[in-house]
Amino acid sequence: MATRSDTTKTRMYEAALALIAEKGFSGTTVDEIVERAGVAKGTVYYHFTGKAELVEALIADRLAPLEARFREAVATAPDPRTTLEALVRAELEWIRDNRAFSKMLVTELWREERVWHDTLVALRRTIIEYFERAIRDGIAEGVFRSDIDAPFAASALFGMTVTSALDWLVFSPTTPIESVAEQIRRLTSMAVASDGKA
Amino acid sequence: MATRSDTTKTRMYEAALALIAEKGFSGTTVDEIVERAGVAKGTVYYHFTGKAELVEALIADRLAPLEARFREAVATAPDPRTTLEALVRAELEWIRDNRAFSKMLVTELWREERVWHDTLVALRRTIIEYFERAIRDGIAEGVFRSDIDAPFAASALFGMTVTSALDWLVFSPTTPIESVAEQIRRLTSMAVASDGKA
Amino acid sequence: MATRSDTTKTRMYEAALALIAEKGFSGTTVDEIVERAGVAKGTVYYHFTGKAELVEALIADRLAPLEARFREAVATAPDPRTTLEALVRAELEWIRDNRAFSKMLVTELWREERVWHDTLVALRRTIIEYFERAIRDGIAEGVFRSDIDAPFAASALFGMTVTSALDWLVFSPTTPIESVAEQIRRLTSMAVASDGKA
Amino acid sequence: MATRSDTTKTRMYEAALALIAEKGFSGTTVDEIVERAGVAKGTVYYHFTGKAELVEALIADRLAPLEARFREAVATAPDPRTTLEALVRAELEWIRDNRAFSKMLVTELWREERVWHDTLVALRRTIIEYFERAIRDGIAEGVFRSDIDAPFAASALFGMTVTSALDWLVFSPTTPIESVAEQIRRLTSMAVASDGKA
DNA sequence: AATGAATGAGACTTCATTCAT
DNA sequence: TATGAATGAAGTCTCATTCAT
Repeated sequence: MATRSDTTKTRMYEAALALIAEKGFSGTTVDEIVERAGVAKGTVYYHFTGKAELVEALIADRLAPLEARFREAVATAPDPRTTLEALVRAELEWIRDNRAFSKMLVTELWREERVWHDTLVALRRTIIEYFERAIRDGIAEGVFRSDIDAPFAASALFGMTVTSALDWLVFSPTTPIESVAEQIRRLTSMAVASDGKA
Repeated sequence: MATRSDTTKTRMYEAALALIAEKGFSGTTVDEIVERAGVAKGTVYYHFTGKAELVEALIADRLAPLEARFREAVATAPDPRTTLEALVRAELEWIRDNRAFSKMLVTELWREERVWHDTLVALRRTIIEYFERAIRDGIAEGVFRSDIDAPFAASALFGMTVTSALDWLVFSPTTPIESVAEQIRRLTSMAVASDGKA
Repeated sequence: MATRSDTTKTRMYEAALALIAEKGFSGTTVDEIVERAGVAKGTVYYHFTGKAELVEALIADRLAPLEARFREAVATAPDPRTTLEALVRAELEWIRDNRAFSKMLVTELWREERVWHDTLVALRRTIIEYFERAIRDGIAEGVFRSDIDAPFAASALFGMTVTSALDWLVFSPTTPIESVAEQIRRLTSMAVASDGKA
Repeated sequence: MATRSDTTKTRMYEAALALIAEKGFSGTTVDEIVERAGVAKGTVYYHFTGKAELVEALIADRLAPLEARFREAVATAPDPRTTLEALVRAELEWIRDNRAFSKMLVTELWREERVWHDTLVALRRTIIEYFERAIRDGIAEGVFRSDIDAPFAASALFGMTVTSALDWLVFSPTTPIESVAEQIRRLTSMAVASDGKA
């Protein structure tokens, strides 16, 4: 049961996201957001303490569906290697479907002075932990080489997937997602495979 | 022979870079830049059309030393695999020494409306081409697997290195560069190695 | 029903006009305008895109009363000659009461790059058309000589009146308006009179 | 014998004049003047104390030829009426040949705060005195009506000619100068003619 | 729950002028 | 005689936020 309040917030989230993806956080003005959302300026300050809190709430709002997708990817995979592939695939799909959000994640992640920096870092942690667990499991089971650092590898694979995905979306958006996923699969599976067994 | 003009520009570049590293582009004011550079405010506008062009010029100014480092890395490496390692190492060192720059590269690369977007894209191209050439050579020589797309792999490796490096600098800056390089080496060398020979 | 917005705008118009009368357009700063109007600086930019647009709106705002005065002058005059005199008189009074405006009209009319150039040209057209119609009527009725070009004569008389009026206001402001009007009447009525009947 | 100094000054005069005619005094920057003149910025301050003095000198520089033309017009005319016509003609020609200067004369004449206001006023006086003398002579000889104020009529005729000329140049520059002169002749000669004798 | 006019600190930019060469 | 880099006061404009309605 979406209240009137919820509807208004959603419209503001969507407007803010689209604009921030294109022009960055500081490049986007509250005026632009409310114009696109079709609400009055004061409305932002009625619902949130300011622009920063709106973005923070927006991030929180998008977290649940992201997590759900990852959880599902992990649940159906039979082994670590398949899990890793499923995670990459889930990440790619999520980036494709949440292009604006992904851009924001990448372009704002290292901006330490931002108030919602912590929220973004936590989000990144959440995603990476899925990768990390799969890698750890793979090492334990002997299908992944043991001399790699699971947290490091997880964040490296995550980063590789994100940057590849954004390159794909920005520079060659017509390439089918399958090709991209397959290329990443080849690179990643090899990278973590234990000797000679890839 | 450094003219007076050049000296002044250099001082502004250095001030701008240091400040942007800390606070981001929009978070840095012209007032701060000129105060740190020890010049008058008008000087920025005498040499450039504005803050943005100063940054654009700054980027162009730093391109040469970056290229030099990469050229050197390539020149001294005996084979494709070593070249790739040298490139990763060079990239890591460069990121460490040009942290502000690297951040900008990542946070502004997909922001198409910025005036210096083209300059940054060109910079990225330059770097990636070094990776691409090494990978292509490796494939030709049979030391890298032939079913990977050289341009894709190049940009993926570049992206992985950048995000890893920034994670390293932001989240665990005390880790020695050797560890980071070694971890990436393990991941990347494996990733591109042809079957069974890694 | 004057809205809050309208009240604010009116106060800014009045302040701007008074100041520009004294110091010219570029000699008047936004700071001075808002201080005199008793509003905040941002208010100018909330209602207009900038100083120039404020002036443009101001011109449009003053057009109606000017037109009204001319319409009235024309309505009550019984014949072309009296109409012409009434128009000159109306123009003189209007210039005296809108000195700032009149100065602007003259000093900016031939300055084609100003954003509100078109507005001013239209304003001039409006005024001149009243003169033109009266002259045309006079020629048709035979009281004005037929070998003069109505549009040309109209703009010439308008120009003569404006420059005389400004000379009067600037160089001998104590002269009563009646004397000025009478002198112009003698010159203009003669000028357009058909032979021998002046 | 034009010294190097003279040449430089002339080039600055020409550049300044062209620019000020188009954009006004405050709308024209010293940068633009020196760029158009092909000299360095400091050169303006070597020859003059500043932008205002450059304009003042410029005005003085153009005064002599203007006066010469008027003197000649007066010298060759046999009677007051012809003199007046010759003056109008001279004024029109001068405006056509010194379009930029004329614009400046009109658009800056009533700007009382300008430092060179006095110079312009004096210039205007000079021109008007020619008209005034002719009118006075005509009144004395009985060919002009005696109830008009010679100084007033002189400045009114001058103003009418200037505004007509500028309208002509700006709004219908293809009209031959003869037509314009003839129209003004009809208006002015009538205006000042004594009863029934025009 | 929502509005939108108003705010004002602070940002960017302009430009006449100075001065070392 | 001329240059052009450098200046800094003064200006225009932005925009997150407040507040009366």
